[in-house]
Amino acid sequence: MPSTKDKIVQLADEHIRKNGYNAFSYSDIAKTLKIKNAAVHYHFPAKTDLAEAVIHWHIENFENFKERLREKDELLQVKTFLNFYNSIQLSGKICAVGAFATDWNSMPQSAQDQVRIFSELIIDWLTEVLEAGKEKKLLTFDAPPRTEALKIITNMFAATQLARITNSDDFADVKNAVIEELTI
Amino acid sequence: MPSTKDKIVQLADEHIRKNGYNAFSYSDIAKTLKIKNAAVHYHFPAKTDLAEAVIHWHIENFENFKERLREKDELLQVKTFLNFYNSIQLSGKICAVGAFATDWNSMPQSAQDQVRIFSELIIDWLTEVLEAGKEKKLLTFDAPPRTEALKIITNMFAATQLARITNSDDFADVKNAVIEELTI
DNA sequence: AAAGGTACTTATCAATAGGTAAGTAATCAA
DNA sequence: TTGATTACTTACCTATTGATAAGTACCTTT
Repeated sequence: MPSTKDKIVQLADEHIRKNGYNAFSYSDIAKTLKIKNAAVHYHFPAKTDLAEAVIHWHIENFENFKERLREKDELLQVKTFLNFYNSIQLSGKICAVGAFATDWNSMPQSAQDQVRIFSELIIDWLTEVLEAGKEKKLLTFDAPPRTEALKIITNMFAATQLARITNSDDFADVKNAVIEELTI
Repeated sequence: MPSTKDKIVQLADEHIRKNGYNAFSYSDIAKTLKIKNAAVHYHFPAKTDLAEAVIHWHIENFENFKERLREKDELLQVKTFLNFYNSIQLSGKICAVGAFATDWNSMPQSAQDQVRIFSELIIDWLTEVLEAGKEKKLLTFDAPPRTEALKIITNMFAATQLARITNSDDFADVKNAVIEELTI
């Protein structure tokens, strides 16, 4: 069973990615876990500590994700990456990077630094996967690998946000178009 | 000189797109305009009224934007659209749709409806421009027009957010890659 | 058995949030 | 010239926010 501390991080993550960083409070979490407000402060003295922990959790998750995919071929790696965003969209959340980007200017630098590390981690990983996939003739694209990675990431990233507003077909359309373009 | 009411809308827009919907308060606006809190409530009784006015303002702006570009060729229309996001990025803001998408679940339905109208307006416009541009052989792309429009919009949309986190070159790279891909 | 840490609760706080009711000064229409 | 309308201010209110200090119950370790 996860510890209270872990539960707080998970709940905070859900709140942040469902309602935004500034729309959740300590009591939201306390009520759900049926503990007192101060108990949350015991584990995370300030809200920014909690924000940092959430991003740290994402960084660890992504490292695991990378590790699990290491031996697979590049097309499958990209597809799995896209499916990951698909599941985010289905659960009504958005990407953590997007959630923090909106509230960027109301976040302390320590948390900003963590988000920056997380973002670069994703971009660098996808850049390398695309590069390797192109060399092995598994993937096709014309832009430089990092630019292509940015294009795909921004597609996924914003599609989860847009799908909230329009309808979920839009997400699937974009996702399928990305795969098609890479495999022509 | 703009009326107080207009100034409030403009300031609210700036706050929303710089810090997020939930990160700004009536007193932020009141202080800047050197009026009292209650004066803002006089023009916009509830915060959601202000949010609606902000989106309404964007809808009007976009209608003007469309009108100004109507006679131009499709490539120029797309380029102008992309440059518009470029200026958003340079001013440290993000797209209004993105700002509201993050805080979507903490917004009242009346405001959600307005955002939905605004989003569809942009998507429909770009879809038509792309379609016409392809017919005239000014633009090339393989996906259905709406999907291609979604791809470009999500690129711009999230690139302004990502550029906050990484660096501004990323935005230009994505923008240029989008144009190149459409004009091969 | 004593001491110390861990994981909380109780109680409290100042600041800010969004919001309202009542008053006022200036303009405008009849 | 009166009455209404507009654009505010003054003065409040309640709820919530993030946060802290002090206490407590329960394990460990020595």
